[in-house]
Amino acid sequence: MVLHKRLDYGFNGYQVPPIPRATRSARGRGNIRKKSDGNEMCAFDLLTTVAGKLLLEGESTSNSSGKDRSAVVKDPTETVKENEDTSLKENPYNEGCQERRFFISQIVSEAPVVNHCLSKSTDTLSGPASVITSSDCSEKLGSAEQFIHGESKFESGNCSTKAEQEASGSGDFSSCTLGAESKKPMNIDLPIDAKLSTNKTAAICSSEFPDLWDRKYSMLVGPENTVKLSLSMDPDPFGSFPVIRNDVQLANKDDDEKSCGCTQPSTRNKAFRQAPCLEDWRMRKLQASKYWEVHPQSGEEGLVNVDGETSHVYQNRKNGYMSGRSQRDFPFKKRKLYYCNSFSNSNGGSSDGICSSPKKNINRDASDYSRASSGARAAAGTSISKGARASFRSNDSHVKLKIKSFRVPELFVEIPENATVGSLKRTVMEAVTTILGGGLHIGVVFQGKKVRDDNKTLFQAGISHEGKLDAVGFTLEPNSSRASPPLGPEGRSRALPSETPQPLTRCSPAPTVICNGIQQRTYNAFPDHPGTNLSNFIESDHDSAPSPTDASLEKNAADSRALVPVAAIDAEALAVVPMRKPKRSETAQRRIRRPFSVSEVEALVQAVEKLGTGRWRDVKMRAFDNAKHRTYVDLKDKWKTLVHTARISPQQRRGEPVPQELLDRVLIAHGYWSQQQARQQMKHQSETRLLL
DNA sequence: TTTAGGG
DNA sequence: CCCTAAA
Repeated sequence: MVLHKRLDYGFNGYQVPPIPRATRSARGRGNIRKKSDGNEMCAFDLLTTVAGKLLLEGESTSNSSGKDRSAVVKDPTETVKENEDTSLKENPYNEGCQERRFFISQIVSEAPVVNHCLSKSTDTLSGPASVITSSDCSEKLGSAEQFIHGESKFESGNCSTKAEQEASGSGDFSSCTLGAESKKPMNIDLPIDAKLSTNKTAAICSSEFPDLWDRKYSMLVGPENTVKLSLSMDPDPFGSFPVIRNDVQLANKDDDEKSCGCTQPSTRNKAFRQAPCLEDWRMRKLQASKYWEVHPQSGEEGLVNVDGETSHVYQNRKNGYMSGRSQRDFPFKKRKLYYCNSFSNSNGGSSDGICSSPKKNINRDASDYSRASSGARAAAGTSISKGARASFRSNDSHVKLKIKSFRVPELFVEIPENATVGSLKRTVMEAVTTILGGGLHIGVVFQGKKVRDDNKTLFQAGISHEGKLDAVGFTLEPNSSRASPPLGPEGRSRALPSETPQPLTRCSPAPTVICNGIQQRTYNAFPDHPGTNLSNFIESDHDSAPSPTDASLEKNAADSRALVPVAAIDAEALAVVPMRKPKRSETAQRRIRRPFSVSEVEALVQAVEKLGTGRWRDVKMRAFDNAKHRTYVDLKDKWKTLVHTARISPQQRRGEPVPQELLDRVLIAHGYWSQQQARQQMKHQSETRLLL
């Protein structure tokens, strides 16, 4: 049996601006794309999911300094007190909207999808799951999301604590419950006096959410004694107010095709194969498809404890779940994004997040600026050492941005009929948690094009406050299993609530996931780096630090299918479904893009001048021996692009400008070594001839 | 593994 | 940056 549900998170009252479909660059990695398959749908959903988390959570941890996080959007015109005590009340954005609400709606899958632009974009496999659009909205500020930080992250029992946990990526989603039965919009009221400052802000606690999981699911038992259900979120077809509805669909063989094509009970494998039937329009809309399989024996637990760690984690989750449930706190909060200028530097980073305080006279580094504006919180831990960079004088203009909605992927769960309701709940929890826990990548899309250069200022990118802001969008994509950037320890350290489970652990217990599509591969969402979480992906273009932001998006999009978290061990133990070996799971996780800095170029040029082209390994060792992330292939590629750059007109160049002087040297060196190479060949040839 | 190139 | 054929 299959339960079909779709839930969608959205903010009421927001407009749905035409969102340029953020796409991966037209010339995306062909290979990746080739590999992609129906699974991508899942990816999208996941993306959305994550996005939701981002929004809701507001922030993640991240930063090394463990400072507070804050957020992201900034308002050009508004002037908000930077004062840490600034309360929402005082915030201009809050005017007329002191009560912020967050809605969740669940609708029938057949219901027309309205009010969400994602569906379209998601139709494409590679599309971004969700988009945050900005607008120079002077209105609806109230609906704007506010990213506020929990004031006391460590206070137990305090909702902020939860928020924090969530933010850190290790929080338990479980704490949140969706009101399945309630037909009325749920809303979360933000304390008017919540502090929005760069420092810990009190924030948004939600409540009033009926427990979704409590809802009675009518399940049909398939031949295999397993129950499959799918959950997904969809926008409210009727309007801005998300109505929570519950729709259960029986997945009969007949209906299967229609509903989602993945429910044929005959065999699990079969179910797998069915997945590909993404052709279905509904499927396309839903786009998501995650199949979670639970071990039949899970019984009470529903999950198998693989090991102590897992068990432990599980416990945590369980607790979280329970507590969350009882408290009825909903983790998702609607927040306003403010750009907090405070994250300007590594040590100070009191904020990182997605917030931007509308303050004027901000004269931060361009990169910082763009970073912040991109919605990515500047990781406090990231040292933003760009003093050297040409300073960009940001004017007083700020750009207002707002996030519309997110989408949660449809989940398919297969669980034995003899499993307990509790296990079912947990299973769902796991699934959701796992997906949300991966963190996400943020990309900036302007006029339909992805803005890749993180160093570019908004102004330079054409995103001005007076411009068509509606052309600006964000892509929030689930963080794939990619390892967190090789940052120093500081880069990963984060202040997490003590009770907060580490990201790593939290995914371990993930139930076996069955993804739609045979080709779908499953893997552990958080393979290597425990540190993986939102914060890690947000950015930093420090030389030695990766600057994932935009580039990472693409990658994620491409690898979104990788989002399905699976505990390999569990899979094995459960022996439920012939899962694909997670082996090549990370499937070539695309590396994050790390633009070469001028100094790096300088080093490269110098090395090549000395060693010549064709000896990249030597060049690497000579000039980039300690730059682990630069491979000789990278250097070779860079040289290639440098030569190209040097040949084109300065107007056609993009990215951080390379001093003409260096480019000149590039051409000279290139010419010289090319000539040498030619001579060498000539020599060889003549020698060969002589021998013959 | 490195190079060299195309994608 | 990725992927690969060649070396």
